[in-house]
Amino acid sequence: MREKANAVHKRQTEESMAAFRAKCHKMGLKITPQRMAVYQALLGTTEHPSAETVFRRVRQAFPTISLDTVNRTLLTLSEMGVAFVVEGSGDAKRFDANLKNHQHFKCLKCRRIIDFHHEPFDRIEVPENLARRFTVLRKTVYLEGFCDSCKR
Amino acid sequence: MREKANAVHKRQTEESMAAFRAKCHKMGLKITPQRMAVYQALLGTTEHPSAETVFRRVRQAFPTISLDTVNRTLLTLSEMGVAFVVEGSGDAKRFDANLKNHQHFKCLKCRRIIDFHHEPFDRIEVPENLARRFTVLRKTVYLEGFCDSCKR
DNA sequence: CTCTGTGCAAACACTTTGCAGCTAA
DNA sequence: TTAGCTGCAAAGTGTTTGCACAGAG
Repeated sequence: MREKANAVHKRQTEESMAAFRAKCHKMGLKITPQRMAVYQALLGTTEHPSAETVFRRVRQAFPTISLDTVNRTLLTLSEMGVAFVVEGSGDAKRFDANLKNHQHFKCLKCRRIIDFHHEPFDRIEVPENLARRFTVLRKTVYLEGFCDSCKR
Repeated sequence: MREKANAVHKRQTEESMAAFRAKCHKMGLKITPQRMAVYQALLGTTEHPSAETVFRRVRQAFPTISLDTVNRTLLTLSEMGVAFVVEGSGDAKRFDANLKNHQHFKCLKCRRIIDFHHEPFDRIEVPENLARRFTVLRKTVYLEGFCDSCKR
């Protein structure tokens, strides 16, 4: 049973890695062992690791890799659209006191934040079990991808 | 017409400021001119200014204010729940390659990111006019507020 | 062989912290 | 009067950049 689950997971990983290799080719990026190792490490976790955390993990299998390479590779992955920055942005904090509803689209390439407003998104409902546990002050829909000038 | 719009805006601002003052009292925070100026500056813009931008703006009316105070005040505002950090977090970037759907709740006080999964949120639809202009690779619902241990 | 990718080190940007003096309550 | 706030300076954290060498195509 446990063996079977592992086998499934292993097969899925191999498929993802193959797809990743293909995508690298298509985008003219080289298949380096570092790049593969970083991507595989990121696939193998369900947390949201920081570059530092990924670095520590990758280094176990690949002791000579540097933190810079991990940083750069993670950035590349997010520009490829195979990984996402789910928290933090490296850029300065941006504040907003206007509770008027609007949503954000972020371009993964040029990093611009584009505001938009889609009325139905204002009406999303916080699930009851969360509303019970937490005080929700802000709820928004967040989109990412490539903007018109970057998608080419 | 223009005058009227200004008058409306002015009244709204005054109401917001009064509400803000009341909230400060309730939370035991002092009503300092700097705090008022920062909040007012943030109310008066629909962009998502950085601390630096707010600083430049406030300084026009309040030349002796320091950037640190602006930074600290903006942090206070977000802990009060009257302003939000809409981009950037100050903390390190966190990455995710798992496109499996899940959503994030962020506590404004302890800054923890709490994962949750609410099936209907997986099915939100990108509005057509956006889908035409942009390539959307990730769409998610993002909630903020106070977690159970911080809301008290 | 060529050109991208890597590793190292230095530079940078932004944020946080410590502390003395100030000020709202 | 006094607890909290502000301003200044320094330290810290995470990210980016420049460059020479290595390695994939």
